[in-house]
Parts: sequence; C-alpha cells; structure tokens
Amino acid sequence: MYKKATSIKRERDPAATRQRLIDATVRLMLQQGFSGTSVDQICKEAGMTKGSFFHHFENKEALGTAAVEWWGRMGTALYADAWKDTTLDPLEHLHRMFDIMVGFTRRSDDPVVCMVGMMSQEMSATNPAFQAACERELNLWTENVAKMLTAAKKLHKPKTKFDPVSVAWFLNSLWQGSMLVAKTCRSQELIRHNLKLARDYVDGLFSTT
Amino acid sequence: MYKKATSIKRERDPAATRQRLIDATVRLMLQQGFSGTSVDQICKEAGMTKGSFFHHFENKEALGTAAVEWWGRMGTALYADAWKDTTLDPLEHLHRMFDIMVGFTRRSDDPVVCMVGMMSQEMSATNPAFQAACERELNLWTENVAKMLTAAKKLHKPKTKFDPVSVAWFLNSLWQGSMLVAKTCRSQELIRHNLKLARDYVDGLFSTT
DNA sequence: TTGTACATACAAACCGGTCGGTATGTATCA
DNA sequence: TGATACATACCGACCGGTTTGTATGTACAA
Repeated sequence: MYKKATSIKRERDPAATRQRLIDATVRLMLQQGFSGTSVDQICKEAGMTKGSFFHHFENKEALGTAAVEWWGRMGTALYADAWKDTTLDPLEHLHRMFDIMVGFTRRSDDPVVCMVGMMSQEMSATNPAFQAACERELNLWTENVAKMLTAAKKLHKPKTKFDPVSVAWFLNSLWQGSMLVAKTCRSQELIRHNLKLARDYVDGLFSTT
Repeated sequence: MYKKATSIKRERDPAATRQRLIDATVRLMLQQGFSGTSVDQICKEAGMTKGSFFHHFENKEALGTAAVEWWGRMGTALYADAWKDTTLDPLEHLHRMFDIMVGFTRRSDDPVVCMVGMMSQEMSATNPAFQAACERELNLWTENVAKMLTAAKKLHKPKTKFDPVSVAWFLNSLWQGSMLVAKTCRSQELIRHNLKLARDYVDGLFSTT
C-alpha cells in the first residue's frame, strides 16, 4: 500500500530539524508574509515532508511564533555589542547601535527586513498569539534603547527635558518605518539617511559635542 | 440544472457597485491583509456575488491596487487642509498636518492603520504592481511634506542645514512605523507621543519658536 | 522492544477564477 | 411611440488546484 521508502537519508537530529524549519520559515516569510507562505513550501525549503513538520510544531501558527521568537533572540545577539553592559559612555553605545543598524543596510542589496515588523503589520490585528509575541520583541528593543538613554542622561546634561522611554519608542517606530518604506522604495540609502538624522537627533538631546 | 433566479432586487449602479467592492476590500484588508482576505469574503462584505466581482475587476490583484489608489486619493483629501497651497506660513501648515494626524488617533479606539503601509509590508517584495502603487503613494506624501519644509526654509532661518526631502522621508518613515508599532502595542498614545516629538523636531529645525 | 523521528497518503475545506445564464438599460429603426 | 437588438450588470454553480491538518506507516536509537 505504501510505496517503499528506499534508501532515504535521514539525519535524525530533532533539534537541528526544528531549527531548519524555523530558518526556512524566516527566509520565506520575510519575503512573502505569513499567509503568503504555505506549509508545503516551508517543508520543501527545509528539505522535509509534512508529517515531519507536524511532528515538531502543532500548527502553522506555532511555527510562526517560534520564528518570531527566534528572530528576537538573533536580533539581541546582533545588537549585543551595543547593548551589553559595559562601563563605556552610554552615548557611545547608542552610536554603536546606529552603526550596527547601518551595517544591516550594507550586507547585501536585498532590502533590510524585520520579522517582527512584518508579522506586526500582517497579523497582530487578528492573531493574539502573534500580537503578543511581536509586542514582547518591540518592548525588548525599546527597553534596551531606553536604558542607554537613561544612562546617557546621567552622564551628560540633557539640552532639554526628555523622556527616555518616549524617545526609545520614537526611535523604534522610525526604525520599523524606515525598513517598511525602504523596501517599497527600493532604497537602502533611505534607511541610512534616516539613521543619520536619528543619530543627530539623539546627539542633539545632550549638551556635549 | 441552474436554480431559477427569481425576483432578486438588483440596483444596477456600476460605479457604486465598484466602490462598494473597494470599500469592502479596504475594510477587510486593513484588518487581515491581502493574502488573508478572500474574494468570497469581499463579495459577502460588499453584498454581492463572485460573478459580479469579476465583472468589475480582472482579478484580485487589480482590486488590491485599486484599493490602494483609492486610499491614496482619500488620504490626500484628508490632508487637504494642511497641504493646500495658501499664503499661510508653511510651518503653520506642517503643524496643521500634525494636528490632522493626531486626529486620526482620536477617531475611535481601533488602531490607526494605513493601506499603503500594510500592502508595502506584505506585498511589495513579491508583487511589482503593489510595490509600484505603494511607492507612488509614499512619494506623494513625502513630496507634499518636502514642499512645506522647503517653503518654511525660505521664510524662517533654519537653525542648521537640512535637506527637506530627507527630513520628509524621515517623517514619513516615522509615521508608518508609528502606526505599525502602535497597532501591535495597542496604544494610540504611542502615536501621539511620537507625533509630539516629531513636531518638536520640525520646530527645532528653525530659529523661530 | 519501545519511543521518537520522519515519510507517505489522504481528507475536507477553501482558494482564485470561469462560465452559462438572467436581468436591465440603451440605441436603433419602423 | 414601440418593438427589437445589443451591451452591460449581475448571479451563483462549478472547476482545478492548493490549503492546513490527520492517519498511518517505517526506520532508527536506546
């Protein structure tokens, strides 16, 4: 009844298999979005079959949120140089973060994209699980930036009063919006220009320089 | 074979029917995205059948781009008070625009959303028609803002050098990102905070207060 | 041998899109 | 004016293919 499964190489490394699925999902969904990406497509991209997929994830949504969470962990790692606590000038840390973000625009000609931004836009109005997962990641980013701004405020006299948390959300929104607009306008330079203005804006908050 | 179509009230107003389809599409896609919204669903929402739908639009994509274009026209109308050429101080015009944007956050408790931003994020990487339509609308917004900034520069001494077009893209990105983040974080106030900072930023470009 | 990892086959719903057909408006000509 | 012809608007069953998800089988590792 079943076709003989002849000599198929199986690796039998569940953790790696799971990660392969997540990697494939991220790759495809960054391009096509959640609804635009099918489970079959993901399986094909990950080099495995549907049965295997549903062994590792309860359903498509579970994979999606796992992918968002993985994206968050990866992001945190990429920002580590800027976010890690050190004794350095926090304003210097902020500059490093801007450097890292500029770096994203230079890695390739493909647009800079963010899993959190994409899932936020497409899914968070209708799917509570995605909404919550994305909100967590956005909060994390903001908290890190707010922490640096707060620390900078202690070291440097602020030129005018400002709320670090508000400014952090401002920067987060600008960053997400920059990726969105740049994707449609097909211009990495747009992001770099925005980051330049953002950098100057942050510098302008303080008296130094 | 076919059921007899007995005494069904038909309105026969093609322009209105077309618009009903566009309205339904905007309503649904703002919530669910393009791929997440089916043609059947749109027809049901618009109170009509599939045959009728495909009489008015070649395919789903055509309806999508029509909806984006309609959204752009509507947006231009909403911004008219700020964008219309008058002899007023252009800086005053910018303030009016910020007022209008703040107004969007107060119309209801539903998140402020933008058809262009949603389609950009979901579709512009894979669908050239959507990409082009969205790019057009983003350019239009930016041009209007850049025009005001350029005019303001002539009337008020800029505090420091700045490129009106760059700043306009900066503001556009911030605006799109604000809607995106606020939707996920379920906070209209976040948008208002961002707009406050943006307003101060623009004021800060000029010497006057 | 038993549990887990993975493969295969299948199901039921749903998808965009087509098609034969009906209802209604309008131009033409007697 | 009124009958006829034709174009446009609208209807809803239907089609092939795709969707997510399930049921069941096989292989490997302990």
